[in-house]
Amino acid sequence: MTDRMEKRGVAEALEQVAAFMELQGENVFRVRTFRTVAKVVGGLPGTLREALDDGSLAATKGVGPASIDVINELAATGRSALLEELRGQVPPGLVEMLAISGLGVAKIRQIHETLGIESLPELEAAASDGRLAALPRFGQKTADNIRKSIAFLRQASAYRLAHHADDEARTLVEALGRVPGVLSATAAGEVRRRSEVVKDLVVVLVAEVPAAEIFARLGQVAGVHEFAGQDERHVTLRFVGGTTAQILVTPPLNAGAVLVQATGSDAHLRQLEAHATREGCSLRGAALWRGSEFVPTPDEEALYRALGLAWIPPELREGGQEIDTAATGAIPTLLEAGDLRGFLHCHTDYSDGSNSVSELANGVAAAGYEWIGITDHSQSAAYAGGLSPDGLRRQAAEIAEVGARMPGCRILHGVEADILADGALDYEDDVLARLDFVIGSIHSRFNLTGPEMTARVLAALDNPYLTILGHPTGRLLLSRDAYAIDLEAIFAKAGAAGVAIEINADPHRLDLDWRVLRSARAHGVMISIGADAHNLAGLGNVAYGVGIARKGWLGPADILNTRTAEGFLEFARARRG
DNA sequence: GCCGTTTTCGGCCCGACTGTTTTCAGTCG
Repeated sequence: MTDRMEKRGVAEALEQVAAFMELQGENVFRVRTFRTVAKVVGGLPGTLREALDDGSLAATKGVGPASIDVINELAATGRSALLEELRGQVPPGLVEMLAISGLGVAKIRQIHETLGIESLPELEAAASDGRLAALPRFGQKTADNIRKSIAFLRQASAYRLAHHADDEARTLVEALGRVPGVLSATAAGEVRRRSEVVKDLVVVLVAEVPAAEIFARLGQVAGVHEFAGQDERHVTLRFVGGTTAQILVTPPLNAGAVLVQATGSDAHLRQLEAHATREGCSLRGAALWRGSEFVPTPDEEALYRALGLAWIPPELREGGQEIDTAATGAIPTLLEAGDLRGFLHCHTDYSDGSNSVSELANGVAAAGYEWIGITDHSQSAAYAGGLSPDGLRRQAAEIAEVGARMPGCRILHGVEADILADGALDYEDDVLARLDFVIGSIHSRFNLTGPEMTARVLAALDNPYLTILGHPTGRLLLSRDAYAIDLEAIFAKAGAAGVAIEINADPHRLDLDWRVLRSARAHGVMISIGADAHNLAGLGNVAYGVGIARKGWLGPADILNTRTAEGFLEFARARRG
C-alpha cells in the first residue's frame, strides 16, 4: 500500500465515523471534529507514520487525543473499534444516503423511522411509488430530486477521480512489475491519457515469457481476488474491495502496438486504423501488419513511425486533430510541470486552509517554484472563514515579514474574491488595489439561468482589479454539473480584456475542461494553473492541472504562471491602468 | 471532540435557497 493510499484509507474511516455519528444524532461539533481530522490526515505532506511519530499530527490544530487514538489504531490494525461499534448501531445504507443531494441527516432519519428504509434501492422504490412524496414536509419535487440524484450517483459510481485512479494504478503497476518474467509494467488507458475521470484501469505488461505463464503467477499478487474474461493476451483482475483492472501481456517485439491500443481513446484508435489503411497497413491482433507482413513495434515511436506519423503524446490521443497534425510532423511542444515558475491559488489558515503562510511558502519553495500567490477566501465566504479588509491587512503584514526571510521565493498577496450575484467582486476597489492580484470565483447562487450567470461573469470581467477568473464553470466532477454559462462569450471578453482564466487543478474540479482550452486560446485568453491547495498535500494538485493543459494542446507560452513573478505582476497591472 | 482562556467549561460558521408550507425546517456552500 502506498503512503497516499494509507492516508486516504484512514481519512475515509474518519469520515465514516463522522457520518455514522451524525446519523445517530451525535453532537454536531463532535461530528465536525472527525471531519476536520479526516481532512488533516488526507492533506498530510509526508507519510502518516512520520506525522504520528514526530508528533506533528497531534500538534495540528483541531487534532486531539481522542482522534489520535483512533488514527493509531487504524494505522496499526487497519480497523477501528469505534467505527465497528457505530456500524453495528446504524444501517450502513443510511450513510450512503448522505451522498444524495437534498438529503441530510434529519430527512434520512425521518425516512428510516417512518418507512423502515435502509438502502438506496429501497429508497429509490419509495421515491417512485409515492410513499416518499406522502411523508410530512416531503413532496413530489423532493421525491423526483432524490430519484434523479440516485440515478446520477449510480452513473458516477462507474468512474473514479483522476487522483484516486492514479493511486490505484501506481499500486498495481508496482505489484505487477515485480511478477517474475515481467520486464515492465505501464498504466495505459485513461490514466495514461490523464483524463479527468477514469472508468477502466488498464496495465500493459511487457514479458519475456509467454502470457500464460504470467497469468499463472498473477494469483500470487497481493489483493487479487479473482480472474475473469481471460484470453491469450488479456485478463481482467478483480481485487479485494471490488477494484477491477484489465491486464494486457505482450512480448517486447509487439510492445508498441499493444501500448498504443491500450492507451488511445476509441476515437483515436478508429482514426489510427483509418490512417493505417491509407498507408497500406492494419492493426490486427494487437500487432501492426503491412499487407501480410508483420511489422515489429518494440516501442510506440516505431508504430507511429511505420505509419508515417510523429509520436503522439498520450494526453492528445482523444480523436481530435492529433493524427492529421502528427502526419505533418507538427505536434506542438506541450507544457511540462517544470515550466511553471509560479504557484497560484492557495488557502492558508487565514481562511479555510490548514497551513500557515510560512509553511505553504516554504513547501512551494522546496518544490522548486520561484514565487507563490496566496489567495484566501473573501469576506462573503463566511463558511470558509473569508477575510475582512482588516484580515487582509494583517495577512499582508505577515506575508511581508515571512517574505523578508525567504529571498529564494517571492510571496505575492492575492485573494480569491467571491463574484457576487450582480457580478461585483467581494471588496471595494481600494481594498483590491492593495493586493498584487485577484482571482474572482463563484461560490454561491449557482442556480441563476444561463444568461444571468453569463451576465454576472461578464460584469466581473469589467472590474480592472480582476486578474484571473477562477474555476469558471463550478463543476465538481462526479458530483455537481457545471452551471449554465456561455463560455464562448466569456472567452471573447476575457481575451479582449486581458483577464486570465484558470484551470483549477483540484482533481475534484479540473475546470476549465480540457475540451474547451483550444477555443479559449483562440480567443487570446491567457490560462493560469491554480492548485486551489488547502494544505501542503494540495501542492500535488498542480500535476493534474498540467495534465489538463496538455490535453488541451497548451504549451508554456499559453500559461500565465510560467512567467517570472515580475512578468506575472505586469500582467495583473496591465489592466489596472 | 477540541480549543482557549477573562482556562476546566462554554462555544464552536452563517446566510440564502428550496420545497414545503402558509411560516419555516432542512440543506448547502
